[in-house]
Amino acid sequence: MIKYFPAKIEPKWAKKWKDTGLFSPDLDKAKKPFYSLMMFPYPSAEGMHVGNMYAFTGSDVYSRFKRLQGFDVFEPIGLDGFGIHGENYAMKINEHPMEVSKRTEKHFYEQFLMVGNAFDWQRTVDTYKSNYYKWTQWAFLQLYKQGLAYRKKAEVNWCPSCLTVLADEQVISGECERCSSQVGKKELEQWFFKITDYADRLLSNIESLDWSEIVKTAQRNWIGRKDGINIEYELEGLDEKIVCFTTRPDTNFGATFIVIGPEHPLIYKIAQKQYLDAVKKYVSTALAKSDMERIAEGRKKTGVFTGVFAVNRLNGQKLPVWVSDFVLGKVGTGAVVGVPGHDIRDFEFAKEFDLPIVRVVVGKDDDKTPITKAEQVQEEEGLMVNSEFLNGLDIHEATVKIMDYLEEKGWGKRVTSYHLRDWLISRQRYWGPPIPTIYCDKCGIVPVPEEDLPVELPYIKDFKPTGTGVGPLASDSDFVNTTCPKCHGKARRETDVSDNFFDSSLYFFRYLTTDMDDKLFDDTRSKKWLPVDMYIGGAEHSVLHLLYSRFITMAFKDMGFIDFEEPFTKFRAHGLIIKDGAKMSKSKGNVIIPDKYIKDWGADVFRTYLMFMGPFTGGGDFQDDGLNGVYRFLTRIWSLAQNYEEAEATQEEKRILNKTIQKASKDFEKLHYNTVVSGLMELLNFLSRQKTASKETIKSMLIMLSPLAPFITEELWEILERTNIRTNEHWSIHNQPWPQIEEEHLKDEKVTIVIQVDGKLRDNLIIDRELADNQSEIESMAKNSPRVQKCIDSVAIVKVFYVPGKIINFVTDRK
RNA sequence: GCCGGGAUGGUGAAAUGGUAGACACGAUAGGUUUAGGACCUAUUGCUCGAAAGAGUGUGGAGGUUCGAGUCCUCUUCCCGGCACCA
Repeated sequence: MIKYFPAKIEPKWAKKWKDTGLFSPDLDKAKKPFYSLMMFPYPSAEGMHVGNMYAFTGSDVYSRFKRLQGFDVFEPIGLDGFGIHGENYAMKINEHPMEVSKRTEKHFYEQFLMVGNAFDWQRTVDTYKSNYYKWTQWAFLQLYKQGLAYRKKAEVNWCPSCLTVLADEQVISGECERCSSQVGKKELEQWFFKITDYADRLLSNIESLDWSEIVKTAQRNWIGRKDGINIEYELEGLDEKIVCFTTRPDTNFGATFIVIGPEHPLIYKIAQKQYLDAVKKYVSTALAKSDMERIAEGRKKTGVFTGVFAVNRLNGQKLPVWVSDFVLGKVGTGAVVGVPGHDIRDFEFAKEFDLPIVRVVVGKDDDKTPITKAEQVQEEEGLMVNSEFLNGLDIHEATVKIMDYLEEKGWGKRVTSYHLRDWLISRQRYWGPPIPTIYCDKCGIVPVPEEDLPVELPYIKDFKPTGTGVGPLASDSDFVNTTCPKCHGKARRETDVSDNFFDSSLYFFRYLTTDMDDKLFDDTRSKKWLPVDMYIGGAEHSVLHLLYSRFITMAFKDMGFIDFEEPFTKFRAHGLIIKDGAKMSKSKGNVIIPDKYIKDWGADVFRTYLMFMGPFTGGGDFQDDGLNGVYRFLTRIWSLAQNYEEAEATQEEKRILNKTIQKASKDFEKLHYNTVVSGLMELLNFLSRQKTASKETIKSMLIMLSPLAPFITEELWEILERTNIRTNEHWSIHNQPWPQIEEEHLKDEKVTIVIQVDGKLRDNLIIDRELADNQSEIESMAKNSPRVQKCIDSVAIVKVFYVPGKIINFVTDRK
């Protein structure tokens, strides 16, 4: 027997799997299709990170398990190569992104082969190739036709380092998602996708999705639906009205002022002469501040009075109208009604400017006194007071009643507002798909005709962003100058490219039609394979890729291209890998490069170790020591499979094997790969102790191990079965059927009964299974135990609980 | 502040309301081989005890139950999402 030497067997099988197309299902003829997808990676220059590999392995293990269960599994792979990340890197090393991408592509696909994932090598998708981005552009044109892509001048996020605009989702607490620079604001005309049209569907579908809770919650928060009412306030002596959005109209009898944000369009119309200068001054300083600066100033309230009073029509109360920057222009109506007794920010404002405070709710603390301190501000459950016809109602009843009343009077209108904004997809960058539109002086915006796609991204030597608000493509006159498709006059091309996240919001459709040049969707294949059965990826894409993909899928459904609206039936977020208790980062020097580990230990050891660390959805702490244990385990498997004393399976062997199958079946499905490994270890330990094994047991064990360690099991399968690739179409272990559970072997002849006295463990009783139902017999046997007797001889037994085959508990009068 | 997810040995962790710590790592002792990240056996939650054994133990406080890591209430801390969001 040769020693277990991974480097010798792994490359051989990787090549054989690829060359024979073992993992390429027939997309048209497959009988039990199962689309197993993982988030395709961004191909970074350093190559695959251990975090990527952890995710890919976990997804691959699941796919392989499904394949053993008899599914025709489609497990595609590709590269999400377009985007700012790659372009920034190319700039850093002073190379062209087109050159860099060739290198990273090669490296990534080599790594993918090396780790042994069961990819369909015949259907890869790389977003930066024109046979893919043709479809990104096509999708843009479809959205444009539907009015879902539009151009608008707006205040947008601007990253001063990446020199481009960014979508709201790509600004993480004020910082650029890519480079962590402080994001500023710029007024620019840009392309947007109307994702807000889908806000309600995106939100209400969440409930029915079989997705990780963490992602569902993040999406709910991001969409941020709020049900409230827009209340109209007439202004004294003016023919204008101010509309305030509120979710708490129940407290409206407690309103004492109104605050409008500095962005409010009516400011200069309503501000009275003697206050105008102060208002102007305040507004200009406020608008000069970034969001971060506004927040950085803390919660200290500032503001100026406009000189105008609004009227609360509920009680005729006069409400002074103020301007303050704590009211945000883009939230609600940009104006709020101040109820200082029941909103902490309103309270702070009222205190600052000495405005009256009225209590209209009494909460659990039963405090009915006037509200003078911040601790007294009552924002929670309670009963209405000082509110005329609402008095005595709880706040929820009062909310409904006042909304009905305001609507009836015509003073207000129920509205639903969302935190979600439209998706800004223009980027003033080079490394992305050109947005396929043309500007003609006569015809205006003209979409590129579909038959002219793709609009190829030209090679531009100086691809660096300009910072002028115009993309680098503008410098290429051959690209820019074109003719109008409508009037054939002179025209200019759009020079911005689209957001990288747009590429990735449709890649899972393209995997199915890589062999078709003329369409993105094929009805038969869509019906067979979509939506994706299982999607695995990182939770960091919760409100980016995972939200965008849902929106794009809904839009495609509405256009009739597909007949479902949720792209991913099941989604599971994998955990994160940390190293020795800390997050991996280059600066800490604790980044794990899988290549080295795979070279030293083999892909099987590395894969199995990663999956054994803990539950896949939980991530884990990477410790070099752990690899040795897994290496030991595989070595023992290696020698056992080739060097065991063959014998008929014993009863105990059959029982343990069947228990292992049962456990592995359940745990693979739950993504609890760590306990699959431990179950197999227990089986191995048993066989080692027993010193004999049946060939059937060994084979079943190898099949169960094969998703985790595909190479060693394939090699051993070949040795055991002497399969011949030329003559046997089921030569591979990866095509074997999942071992069947034989129920009759799950039960042991002996069972252990735990004996407790007053709930405390006192002894064990090993009995024949047939006796398990005979309670009186068990009882007397249990009482005979000396250790039990010691506990019960001086007390009376009040009650006996017996769970057949498991436990007997004597309850005494000592209790 | 709101919404999610957590907290179990020295470490990674396991436990349909029924023997907490399976399976590993590490450690200790012994054996064996020293050509190999070696292999084999035993021990390993904590406290007391030479041992038998006893007590105790799943962030904390209560509760339900014959029986709680698991269910309920309150609470502390950690991680993630949203946030001057009206």
